[in-house]
Amino acid sequence: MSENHLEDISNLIITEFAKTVEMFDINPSEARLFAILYIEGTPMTLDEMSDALGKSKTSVNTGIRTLVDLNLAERVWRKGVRKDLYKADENLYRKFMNSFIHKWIDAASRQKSSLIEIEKKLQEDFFNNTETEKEEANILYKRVKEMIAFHHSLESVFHEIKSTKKT
Amino acid sequence: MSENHLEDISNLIITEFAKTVEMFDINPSEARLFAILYIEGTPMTLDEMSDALGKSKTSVNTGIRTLVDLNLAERVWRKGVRKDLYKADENLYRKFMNSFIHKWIDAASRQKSSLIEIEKKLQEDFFNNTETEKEEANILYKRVKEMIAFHHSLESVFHEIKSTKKT
DNA sequence: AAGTTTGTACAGTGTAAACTGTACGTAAAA
DNA sequence: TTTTACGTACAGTTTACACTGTACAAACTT
Repeated sequence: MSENHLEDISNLIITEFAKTVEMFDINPSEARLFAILYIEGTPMTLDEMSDALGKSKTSVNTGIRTLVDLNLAERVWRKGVRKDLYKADENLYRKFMNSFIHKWIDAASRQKSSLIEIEKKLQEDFFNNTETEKEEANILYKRVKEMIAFHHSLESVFHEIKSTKKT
Repeated sequence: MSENHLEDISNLIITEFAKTVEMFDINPSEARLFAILYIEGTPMTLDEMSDALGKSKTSVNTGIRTLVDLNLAERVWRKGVRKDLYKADENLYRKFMNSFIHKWIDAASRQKSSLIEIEKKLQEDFFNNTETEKEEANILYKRVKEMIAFHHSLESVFHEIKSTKKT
C-alpha cells in the first residue's frame, strides 16, 4: 500500500499538474509534456520526451514547438550535446498568468472595438431605414450597447488582476 | 457600401459576440446559439433556432440543453404557445463571470488538495528510500511545493476577482 | 569525401466529437 | 378516438484533429 515507488509518485504528480496546465487552454498532450519537463528540472532531448510521453518523436516535436511559441518552454544549449535540449520555464505563475491575462485583455478589447464599429454603423445608417426597420435597429442598438458594456467590464476586471498580481 | 441591411448587421454582431462567448469554454455552435438568442431578445422555438443557426433541430436541441445546464439560457412558457420557448439570460456579466470564476477556484483548490496529498506521501515514505532515491525524492518534493504555491496563487487571484467584482 | 545522426515536412491513418435523419413516445388538437 | 405536432433517443455519417511513419535536408563525425 505505502509501497509506492518514486516513479509512480512522479507520474501522479505529472498527471495532476497536467490537469491544471490544461485549464490554460493547452491540449492534453502538450500539457503533459510541459508537466514532464517541469518535474524533470533538467533539460530534455526530443527522444527523452518522446519516451517519457509515450508519443512519437514527430508528435513531441510539434508539441514542444507550441510550448516554445507560448513561451512556456525554451531551447537551451549545452556544450558537447548534439541534440536539441528543452526545458520548462521555471516561473509558473508569472508565465501562465501573464499569457492568460493578456489573452483576455486583447480579446476583450478587440471585440469591443469591433462592436463599437458596428454601433457607429447603426447610428449612421439609422435614417435610411423605414419606420419598421427603425424599430428593429433600435433593438439591435440596445443589444450592442449591452455587449460593449460587457466587454468593458471584462477589460476592467483583467486589468485589475494584472495590476494586483505580484510580479 | 453603406447599403448594409439590418440582417447583415445583426449577423455581424452575432458573429463577433459569439467569439467572446467562445472564450468561456463554450463550443462554437453553442456560442453562436447563445449569441442568436441574446440578440433576439424574445424567446425562440427550436425550429426558429434551427433555422437561424443553420443546423438540424436535433443539434439545436442538444445545444440548448447544454446552455440551459450552464445556466446561460432558460426555458420560458407563454400562454397559447405549444412549442418550447427558450431565451438567453440577460445578465451577461454576472452569469459568465460567476461560472468562470467558480470553475477556476474549484479546479485550483481541488488540484492543490491532490498535490498536498502527494506531498504528504512523499514525506511519509521518505525514510524507506535508499540514499540515491532520497536525493530524487527531495527534488520531487521541491517541485511539488512549487506547484502547490502556484495553485495557491491561482486561488488567491480568483478569490480576489470574486470579491472585487460588482454584483 | 562519405557516412551518421538529428530535426522536421508531409501524407496518411485512426479516433473522437459534431452533426444529421429517422423513429418513436408523449401531448395537444380534431 | 384518431390524427397531428413536437421533443428527443439513437444509430449512422461526416468532419476535424491528434498522431504516426516515412522521407528528406541540414548538421555533425569520420
